[in-house]
Order: sequence, then structure tokens, then C-alpha cells
Amino acid sequence: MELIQNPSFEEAAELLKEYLSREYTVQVNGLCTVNYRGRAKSKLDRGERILLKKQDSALLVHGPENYQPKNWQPEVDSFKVEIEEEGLVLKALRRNPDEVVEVFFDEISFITVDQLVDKSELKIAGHEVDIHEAIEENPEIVEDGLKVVEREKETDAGFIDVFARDKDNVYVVIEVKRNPDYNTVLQLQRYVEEIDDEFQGDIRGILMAPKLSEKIQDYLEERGLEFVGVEMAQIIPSYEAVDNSQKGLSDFKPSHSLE
Amino acid sequence: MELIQNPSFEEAAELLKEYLSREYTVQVNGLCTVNYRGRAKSKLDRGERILLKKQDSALLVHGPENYQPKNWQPEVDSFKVEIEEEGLVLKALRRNPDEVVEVFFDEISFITVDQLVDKSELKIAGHEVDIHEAIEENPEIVEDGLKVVEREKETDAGFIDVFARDKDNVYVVIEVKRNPDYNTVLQLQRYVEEIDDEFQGDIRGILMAPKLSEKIQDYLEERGLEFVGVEMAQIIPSYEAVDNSQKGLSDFKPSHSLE
DNA sequence: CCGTGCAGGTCGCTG
DNA sequence: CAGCGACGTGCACGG
Repeated sequence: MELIQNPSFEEAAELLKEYLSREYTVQVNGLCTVNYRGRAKSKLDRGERILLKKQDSALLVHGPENYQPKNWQPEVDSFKVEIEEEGLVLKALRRNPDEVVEVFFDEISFITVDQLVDKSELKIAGHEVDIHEAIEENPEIVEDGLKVVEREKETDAGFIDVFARDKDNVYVVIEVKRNPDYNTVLQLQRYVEEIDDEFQGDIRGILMAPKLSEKIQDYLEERGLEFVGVEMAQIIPSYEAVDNSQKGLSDFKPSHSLE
Repeated sequence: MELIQNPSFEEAAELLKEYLSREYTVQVNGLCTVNYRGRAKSKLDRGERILLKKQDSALLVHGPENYQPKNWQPEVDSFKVEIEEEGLVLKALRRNPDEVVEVFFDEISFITVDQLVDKSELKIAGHEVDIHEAIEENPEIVEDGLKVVEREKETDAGFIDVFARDKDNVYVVIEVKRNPDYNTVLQLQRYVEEIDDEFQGDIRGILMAPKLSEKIQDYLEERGLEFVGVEMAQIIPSYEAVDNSQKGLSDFKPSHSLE
């Protein structure tokens, strides 16, 4: 790993030209201004920030606050580095969409270059697809007597998550959503109408989600559709909720909220 | 700024306990394993990563690739740092939703602590609300003779972005969307039906967006609704598109794509 | 504090 | 390559 504190702009430019477009992780901390132009247009005045260029060319400019970067480029097709009067300019261009991020550094407090090794994959449980699978393996989590007919059934209106029949053999359209909103209701309604055209007769529509706001539930039921809740523990056997109720002895709370 | 290369776990723990819960930006580069439990559950095996704790307590764990962090916590309510056998553990707990991120460090290549100063605000132009305003100021960007009646008009089906009358005095419901999809069409249709109930007579529905896929446009027109495109230059006077057509002499392309 | 909808969303999968 | 939908979406704004 290479790390230079308070590099001259020449040193920094040399390092950047050497490593920016290769599979290295490059970090530059310093005082900068950032412009973006593309799908929208943005301007960010001088401030101290952390620039991160990742090994797949992704570029992030993080300010001292917030989860999200102030500016970014998910994939850069071409970098440009120049030394201007009293500063260093880094431009990151991207095609499709055509966009450019320009970072003007006034001061650089340090710069590091490294190749990080990380082969491991992130394993996540609890996505929507896990709910689909849980339903297929265990249809009674929806309701007793349910029989799954088809998953990902294609219709003119799109794909139905789960298509089934209930204990009375009535067709059931199930829409699974982690975070349902009003549009989810419209979408389900659209599916039910579509299936109604195809199969005639009564069709039930069920929205399955971890939770549903009261207003959306009303909106749903006005349309003759139903809601069924699903718990994480039902779909992830090993799941245990986080218990924050008693705090440990050794923990300490941020003072961020105090000012 | 404080920067320690290859700190001992004791040194690191001391620094973390001192600064994690205060308004400092803390960065730790090293080999770690990460677990998350909350709305879902995830496990990330050993790998070299960059941990960033921001001044508002936001926590990011970035791998060497991708725009998005591997794990994160947008707001941390309580940190915990412990030294275990041959390692250092950092836990970040959050309430609402109850979630915890645990980072187990096996090796730390460096750690920095700093207070970044960044008062400047990010100014972005080109959001949906900018399009609303552009329409209000310049109704002809929708079509000649249009008169805006009301913005954000409330109906039972939600808020209509722009409510207007055309040159023949026919009511027009305009839905503005930066990234329209099928649901946008349904939403617009709902609004038109709602307005139809209220005002009777012919009602036009217009979807205004930077672009619209052909299939969605068909879907829209099947329902008797219309599409009007909007250009960035129409809503941001100073906007100039990025011209990537000819590459500069001094730029250089990433080799990332080559392997 | 919760509910609601936008985002330069990003990302991954499928046709 | 574009279309389409999920996301531990995050985030800002309004009730």
C-alpha cells in the first residue's frame, strides 16, 4: 500500500495518472469543489471530502455526513487528470448515460493507493425471492389449503409472483412485496383483472408483505383485495430479531444528536 | 488529522472508543468479516475493506468494487468496541428499525481520525419539481395554448402534478415523472378517472418525462393518454449536454473492462 | 414520529 | 443492449 501525506499536486497527479485507470483502490482526502452534468446538473462548493475510486472504476465523493455520497459515478469510462493554476482537476466521464463528474482539488491532505482483496460474496436472506420460495415450500403461511399453481406466471400485465388456488379451488393471485405502496395495489389489481379475462369466475388477489400501512390496506380492501402479513422468522429459519431493549454495559452512545 | 499505520488492536480500540461516537470522520482500512441483522440478515466473509464512520454517525463498509457499500448503517444510535481473541469487533446498533452491523477486524492496515469541514450545500437542478416549475412558468413547453389551473391538486387518488386546460379549454391532467414505468401510466389513468368523476366531459391525460420506452408508450396510448417529452435544456437554461463524441488528447481509459 | 413518493437512484436479471 | 422491478433502498417533506 502506498500512502502519501500532504503530497504536492505534481506527486498526486503522477499517482492518479498511474493508478486511476487500473484495478487499484485510490483514495484522496482533501479540499475540493465538484461539478456534475448529465441526467441532471449539480454544483458542490469547496469543502473537505473523501474521494474514493474503486477497482471497478466506480467513483465516490463523500462529504463528512450522510450515507450517500455527494457526487459519484457508478462506472467511469474515461478519467482525465490535469494540473491547473493552484489545483488539481480530476474528470470522470461516463457513457450511457453521458455524464461527467469534475473534482477540483485545492488541497490534498493525503492520498492512498492499494489493491484490496475481497473474493467473498455477500449472502443476504430475507429478499422478496426468499418469500416466494417460502410460499412454495410452505403454502400454509399464506392460508390453509392453498395450492401453488405457478410461480412467475407471465401475463400481458407482467409477471405474477405466485399464482395459486385456495381450498375452494378459487384462483388466487399473490403479489409479494417487501415495501408495498399504492402502486403495488394498482399492480395487483391489474393482475387480477388480467387473470379475470383469462379464466373468468371469481379471482382473489392477495398482497403479501412484512407490513402494510393502514391507508394502503384500506385502498387495497376497497378494491376487494386482501392482505396477508409475513414474518421474517417464517422465511428465515435462523432469524432472531435484534434485541435492543437492554443496552450492554460497555456500549456508548453517539453525541451527534446532542447538538 | 491523526493517522496510524498498522496499529495494534489496542491502539485501534482506544482511538475508536474515543472518536466513534463523536463528530469525527473515522476511517479504518483492513481485513474484516461483517454481519448484519435487522430488516433482513446478511453475512460477509473475510475480505479487505474500507470502513467509514461519518460525523453524523453514518457507517459504511465499502468493498473494492461497486458504487454501493457492502454493509452500512445510515444512522447509528450506539457503538460498541471490543477486543476479542486475535481481533477487534465494532458493533453499530440502530433503532427504528432495530438493526445491527457487526464488523470483525482481523487486520488493520491503517486508521485515520479527522474532522472534515464542509458547509457547502449541494445544488442540483433537473429534479421533478424543477419540471413542475418550468411548466408553470412556460406552459408552452407542454403544448401551445396551455393554461395551468393548479399545481399539486389533491384528489382521492392522490396529488395531480399539474392540472390545466388546453387551447380548446379541455381539462388536462399532467403527470410529471423523471423515470416513468407502467405504474406511472396506471397512476395517470387513476387521476383522469378521478377528474372525470368530478368535472365530467372530456379529460386529457399527459405524461411528461425526459423519455419513455416504446412499450410503455403503447400501454399509455391504449388508454387514450398522451406523452410529451421534456428536454433538460428546457428546464435548466444553462444546461449543455455532455459531449463525449471526441475524446480529449490527455485522457486515458480504464483497463478495468479488459479482463 | 409516521406516511408517502422522488432519486443523477443503483443493481441485477431477462429477452 | 434495453426493459423492468426490487432494494436492509435512502432521503426529504408533510401531516
